[in-house]
Amino acid sequence: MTDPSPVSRPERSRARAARTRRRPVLDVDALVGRALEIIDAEGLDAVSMRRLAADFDTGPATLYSHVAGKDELLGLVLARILDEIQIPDGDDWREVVIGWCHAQRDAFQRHNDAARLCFGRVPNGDALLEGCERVLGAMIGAGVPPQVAAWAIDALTLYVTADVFEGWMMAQQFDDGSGRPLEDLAMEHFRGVHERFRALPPERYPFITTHADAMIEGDGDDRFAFGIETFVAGIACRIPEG
Amino acid sequence: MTDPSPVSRPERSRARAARTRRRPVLDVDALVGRALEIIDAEGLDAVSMRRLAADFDTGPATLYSHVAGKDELLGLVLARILDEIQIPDGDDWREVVIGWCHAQRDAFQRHNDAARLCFGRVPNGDALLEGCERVLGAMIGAGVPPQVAAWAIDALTLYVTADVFEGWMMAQQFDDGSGRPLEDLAMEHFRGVHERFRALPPERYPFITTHADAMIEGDGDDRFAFGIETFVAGIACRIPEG
DNA sequence: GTTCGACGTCGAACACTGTTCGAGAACGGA
DNA sequence: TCCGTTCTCGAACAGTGTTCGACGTCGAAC
Repeated sequence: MTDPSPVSRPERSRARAARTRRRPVLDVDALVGRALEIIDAEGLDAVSMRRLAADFDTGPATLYSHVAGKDELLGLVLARILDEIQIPDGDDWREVVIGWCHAQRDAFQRHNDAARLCFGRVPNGDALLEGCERVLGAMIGAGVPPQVAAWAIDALTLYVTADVFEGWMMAQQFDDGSGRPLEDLAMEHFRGVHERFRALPPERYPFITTHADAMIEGDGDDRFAFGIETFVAGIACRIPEG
Repeated sequence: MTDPSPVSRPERSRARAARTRRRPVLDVDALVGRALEIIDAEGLDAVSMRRLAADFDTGPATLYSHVAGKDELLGLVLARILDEIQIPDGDDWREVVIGWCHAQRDAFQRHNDAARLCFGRVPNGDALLEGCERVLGAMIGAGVPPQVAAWAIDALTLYVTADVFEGWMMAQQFDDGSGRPLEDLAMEHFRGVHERFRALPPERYPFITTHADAMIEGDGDDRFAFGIETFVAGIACRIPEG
């Protein structure tokens, strides 16, 4: 669900104040930028009002003149990220839809666990609206019923968010502090899962034990692509004949 | 991804100790049960070690003799919830898969935002393993390639988790303290979104403005059912011919 | 009964979190 | 200059998870 509602704020009086003040007024955009840097370096939970204030050589109370609270600040961070999502192109509607999902995933994966910010927020911003319009148009132009297209956007966006967040959280679990590559850690972890699957009683779990290989096969990218493409194939089934 | 690894714990020495102690040893199961009650009443973030300890007339440090930390405790809470998931039945593989997704959603929806606990954790427990086996068998028996079936379980489980968590988070946003029914609050919210969609410049956003109705149509149950059924239709497309 | 080691309890403390309140400074317009 | 608005900021509030070390309880061995 995409909300085009703009964030309104008394910008004029602030801009005028900043021009003449002995020390520049704290800049929300700079705050948001710094918050995003911290997320990129250390993850979402490393962002605290105290830390941000310290980085701007002020106290946490100052921030509350500029944002209603941490939640609002993080909403602005999310808006920043959403603006990074590339508008999909392509001639085939499937290519457009799949491309958009990958673009969303790419944008979020650049920012550790910031995807978590999407939950419970109605995302907004021009880039997202434009992407939404592009994808909606491609589907409807290809004969997908509008209701299907609209709900598909919802479902796909939710899946992308969940995939990125889950991928990040799992990577946190794998980290044993050894500094080894993530891929190695993941393989080790899933090898363990595989062994436990194979060790289950086959008379009770015949399919799991037989197909343990398939259960752990593929990495996060494989699984994401599979999920999106399978869903898109499902959308295609809802295009009426003729 | 399902992990059959059991949680091991020195139960015998503790059971013996509890039988003869002047005051019963703190019981982890009771802790977990109380944590779940708090989640059911007030949501996941209302659970704190201090609050749990107070409820058992002890101090928070006591809890650390029994669990390694809050994270482990919440993992046990999640295992409790997972055990509520009904095993799907039905003759048609689609019915089985869809039924399982609904069973998972039902289980999680009974517990506010506990679905959040799934992120970054490999879920385990007998009920989940049995459900997984049932669904895997139904799909493979119907000709779905094992790799597709395995990855589908992953994707569907992730989608269920995300849907429940998102539904809860959005409900939190709607709550304006008025005590009105959630459905009314949601309708009001989405009416606002609809108005904003309709107010967008039609030359720039022709599809969104034209289909604003479809964009906000349907409630969370409709959208969930749509998402699952569309994905299952996509799985069906991957069954080889003949 | 006594001793000893294991287990459990618990107060105090540490290091942090988001936020509010009220005093005061800075500012700009009249 | 005065006054109202905006911004800053220290102190405080009310929490959070966790650790440390002292001490109590317990059961087995002697």
